[in-house]
Amino acid sequence: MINLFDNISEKEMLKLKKILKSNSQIFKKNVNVLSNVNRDDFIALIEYGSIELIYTDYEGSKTVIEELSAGEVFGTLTSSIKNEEISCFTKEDTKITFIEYDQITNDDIIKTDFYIIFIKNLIKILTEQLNTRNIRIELLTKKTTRDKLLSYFKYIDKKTGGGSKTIKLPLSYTELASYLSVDRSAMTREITSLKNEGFIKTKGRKITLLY
Amino acid sequence: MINLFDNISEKEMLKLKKILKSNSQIFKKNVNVLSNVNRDDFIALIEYGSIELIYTDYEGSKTVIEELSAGEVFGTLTSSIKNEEISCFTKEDTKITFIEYDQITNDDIIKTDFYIIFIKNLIKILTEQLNTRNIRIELLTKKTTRDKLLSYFKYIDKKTGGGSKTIKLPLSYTELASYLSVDRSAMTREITSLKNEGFIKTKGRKITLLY
DNA sequence: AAATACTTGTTGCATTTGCAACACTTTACA
DNA sequence: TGTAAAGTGTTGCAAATGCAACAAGTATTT
Repeated sequence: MINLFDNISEKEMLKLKKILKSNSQIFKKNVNVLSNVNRDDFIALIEYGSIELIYTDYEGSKTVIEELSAGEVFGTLTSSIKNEEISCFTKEDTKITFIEYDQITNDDIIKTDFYIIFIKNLIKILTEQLNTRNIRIELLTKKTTRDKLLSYFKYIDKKTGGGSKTIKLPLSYTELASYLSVDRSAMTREITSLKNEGFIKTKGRKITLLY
Repeated sequence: MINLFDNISEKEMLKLKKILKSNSQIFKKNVNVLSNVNRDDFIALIEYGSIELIYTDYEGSKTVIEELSAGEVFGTLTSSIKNEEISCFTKEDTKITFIEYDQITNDDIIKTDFYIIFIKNLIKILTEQLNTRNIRIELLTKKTTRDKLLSYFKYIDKKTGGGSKTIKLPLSYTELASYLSVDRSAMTREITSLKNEGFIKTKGRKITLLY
């Protein structure tokens, strides 16, 4: 996973943050980060901690769009935060650096050596997020829970190198059900069937793929 | 919807394309655009015509990820095209301009006046695509076909200005079923129920929202 | 260390959904 | 223009899924 300041030294990074007129804030656990934030276009970088982006629809029902942790980025570029349909809650004590989007092309920064690196990092981050979304869409369009699970396991396997055939789930089963948008109990039922039919073996969150 | 060359004059655009060493190709209908394309990082701009991005999973089953038309952009930045799981077919005669990603930071272009405009356009495009994906994820995570439909209609209403209460579907019902990942006949059944229960009225692809 | 909050597995039952098959209409194109 | 292809509406039936409720296990917090 790429970081906004990859290939930029610590020293340059501090300089860059200053030129960008960035502003850092520390939030306690379970706090709505965007409640008093100016919703002009901005980029938010998680320095430490983690957050959840939550979408609330016209009926008031909520969906977790994404969970992000240290080093990751969110903001008006990656979610339609402006429309106030998206809220952002800390999952633990979290420090966030805010950068106004317009600043990324201010006169001072354009003159720096590392401007192009910074921009390329930003583009790369957006690209990675797009791929993340594409994969989730691909999983969500599967017709059955079984297909969702088998495809998800393959995806994790591939992402973590592939070949080993034993994967470790990066989420709890409860979170996985939510990610795949299936009822948790129905999902557990399906996992039990997959075990009985010899597709997988499980031990806690470790899953051995036999297909 | 933003275009890669928005706020850049025709003349500058031609200059820019030259500096970027871009390469244009015309494809007939129903052709696999990426079959002989170098899959290094690239940006593809649809000059005219339209295409479909199709994902093929490990089992060989296919999902349409996106349909794109004139002015829109795809490429390794917006989909994991490199892994060859994604193919791209023309839906009609289509002209595409390819730009190698590394060229967007070549020495000549950085010196031009419109470089920052170009980069901002590119970032904006990626951002819009992310929002498009977020919305689809939001719809796909709805538990019932009814919720998917009602939310989708609201979304189209909002996207096209809102308020009028009569929307025109931008896709066929068959395509909509695929987009929402539900069985077409089951979806039609649900639409019929929605009509009977007074949530909507329909006339072809025109739908009046009464909720 | 106890209390409280989350996670996981299980099951019966009602509901929703997908599937298959068909008729009819509309659109594309040779 | 006539034929093929694609889109739409409908229905019965089987299968998959969501829901509710509960028990037991793990983590967290104070």
